[in-house]
Amino acid sequence: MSEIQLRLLDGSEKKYAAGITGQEVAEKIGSRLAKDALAIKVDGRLQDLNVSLEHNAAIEIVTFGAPEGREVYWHSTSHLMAHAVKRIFPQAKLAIGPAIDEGFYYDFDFERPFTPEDLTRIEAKMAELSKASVPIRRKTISKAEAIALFQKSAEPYKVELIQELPDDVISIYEQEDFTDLCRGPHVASTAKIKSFKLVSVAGAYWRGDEKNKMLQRIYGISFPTKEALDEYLVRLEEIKRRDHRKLGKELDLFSLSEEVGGGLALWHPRGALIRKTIEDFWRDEHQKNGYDFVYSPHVGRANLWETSGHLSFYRENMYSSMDVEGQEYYVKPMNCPFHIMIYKNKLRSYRDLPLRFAELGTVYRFERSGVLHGLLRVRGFTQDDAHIFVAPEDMEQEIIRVIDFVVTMLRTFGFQEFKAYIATRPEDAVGDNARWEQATQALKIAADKVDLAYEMDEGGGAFYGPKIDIKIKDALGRLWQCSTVQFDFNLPDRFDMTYVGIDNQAHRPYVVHRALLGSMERFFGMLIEHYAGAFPVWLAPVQAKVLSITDKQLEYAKGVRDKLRAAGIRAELDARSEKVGFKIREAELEKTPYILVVGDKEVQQNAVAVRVRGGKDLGVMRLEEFTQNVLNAIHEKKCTLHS
RNA sequence: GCCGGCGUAGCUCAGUGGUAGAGCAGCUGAUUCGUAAUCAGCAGGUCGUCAGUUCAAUCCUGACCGCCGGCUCCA
Repeated sequence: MSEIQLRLLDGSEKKYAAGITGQEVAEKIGSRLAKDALAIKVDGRLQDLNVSLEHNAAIEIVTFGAPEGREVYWHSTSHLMAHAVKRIFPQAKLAIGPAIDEGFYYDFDFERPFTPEDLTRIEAKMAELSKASVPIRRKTISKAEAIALFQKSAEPYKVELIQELPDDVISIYEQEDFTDLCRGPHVASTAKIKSFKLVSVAGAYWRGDEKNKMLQRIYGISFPTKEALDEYLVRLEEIKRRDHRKLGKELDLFSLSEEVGGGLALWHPRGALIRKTIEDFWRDEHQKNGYDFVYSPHVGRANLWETSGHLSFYRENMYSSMDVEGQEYYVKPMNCPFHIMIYKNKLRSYRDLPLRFAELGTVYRFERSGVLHGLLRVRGFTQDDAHIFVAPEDMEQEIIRVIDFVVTMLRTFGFQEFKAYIATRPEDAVGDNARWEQATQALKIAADKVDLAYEMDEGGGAFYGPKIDIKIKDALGRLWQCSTVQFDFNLPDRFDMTYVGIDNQAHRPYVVHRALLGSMERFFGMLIEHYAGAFPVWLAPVQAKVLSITDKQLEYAKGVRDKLRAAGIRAELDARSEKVGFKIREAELEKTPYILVVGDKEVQQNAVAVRVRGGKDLGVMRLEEFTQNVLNAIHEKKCTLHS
């Protein structure tokens, strides 16, 4: 019997008899690992745990703790679910069922939509199958055999998928009467799938194409322990609790009205105050960073949008035209043409460049009704837009500068983690390939220079140029797209933009479109969720709330409020004849950073009793001391005095 | 736009084929109180809109509008 040598993850090497399986290796290494093992990596390749090892290799036992482990686990759960569905509804046709970021789904073609009751039945059947410890086995067959197999079992979607596979050897997985086309790997037995929940049903087009038939997609999630599942469900509750639409209502920040129209936000005083604070900060930073402010109108003549190319490439997202004295006008979906017209208003020299025109520009885009979502996806929104006109040779340097600005800006608002995506040429695009290539390259170099990790998004660029989008990770680890920096080799040509170079010849500038926050609406929505409505003191609409204990302290309390206001702190007074406990409760629910209780004791000492949002009592503090501390916290953009 | 669910007071939600209720919020009054809910009273609704069925519709049916979860698309 021959021996093989396996190198483990910790660097140690062990000798085993050839033919040993992954599961057996896991058992030899440790009982606990054997219990948790889901799959095995052999020389970096993920495989089933029951594969027999025949050669020397580096191996790694994969558990749920690793991303690959979760993928295998969820993928196997999706098979378990499909198995259960086929048991209950044999007529349901199988489409696809992959693992996703969190959990899995499986698409079925079924004569009617699945109901919540169906999900309960399916869950029960899954539990039954899991308890029965059904072995899951991999098999390889030829393409022809596979097609015959799935034709026989009347699975047209599977047949379609197999027909498109390039390989002649197809792997399938069997668990009792359920067989699925699958690359794998999978866990060895349904017994591994312990705690699961079917979360929702939704329509989804076959292969994501709206021209295709709509299938029924069942989403679910699973964990090796009940505790982990419960933890996940708690996290879902937390996400619900932080929902900006819920908090926006509770904190009276904004509303959306049926009367006004879908996707058109109304900013209430408190929301507007936060927005103003953000905008003030934004303007100051832009001024420091060499930007010039401009303003432009909300509508423009059709010929402007024809020149810009919007009418040929962006029309489906534009509101229909309006007639003004026989001329066609369009509401602006973007600010660029206006900024370009400002550029073109006079002859520009290389000495003027780079020119950076910034505007909080309100645009309107026709978004299909089904996609609107609170403030995160609306039809009218204000972009924190800027267009940078730059000589080709300064392009790279300018991009680096912009990306640096983005990162600094986002960090100020409490976002620390980002993910960047460089998007390349889409099919429906203008401009020649060479320029696209050059621009994409410049974005990559810039991202590298500021140490921004990025992924490629092939074909995801705008019609006018490649872009780098920065997604922000919020408090719950979810990614949101806000910042975008977009190259444009197209508009300068279309508008015949020029500048006079050092050689006294006309040259063409490049244009960079960029938004740091994205839009005020989306960014605000994200901020609400990130902070769960408890804004850092510099952004909080009410920074300090003064609570009088009885009417006796009323005059003093008014004085405290007025002094705070004079110092530049947004202070309010709650002078109602309610018990202090009640006032505190309300101030806490409003998520006011500082609650100042004033009774006789404080009046005597010219002081305030400071309670920080969340319940922490800082005790009695002289008013001047408190004022100075808060001003420092505001200046440093801290959450509260002690965080 | 497509699939599914939902639409009752400002908010959160009960409810019935015989034209509606609760809690909170609001208003009025009482209470003057030390760190998350003081008490009492009052007021508040074309039951999303429009048709249809019915002696009678908030309830049943249909269309439309809006919202929610997805798909597709995006700042």
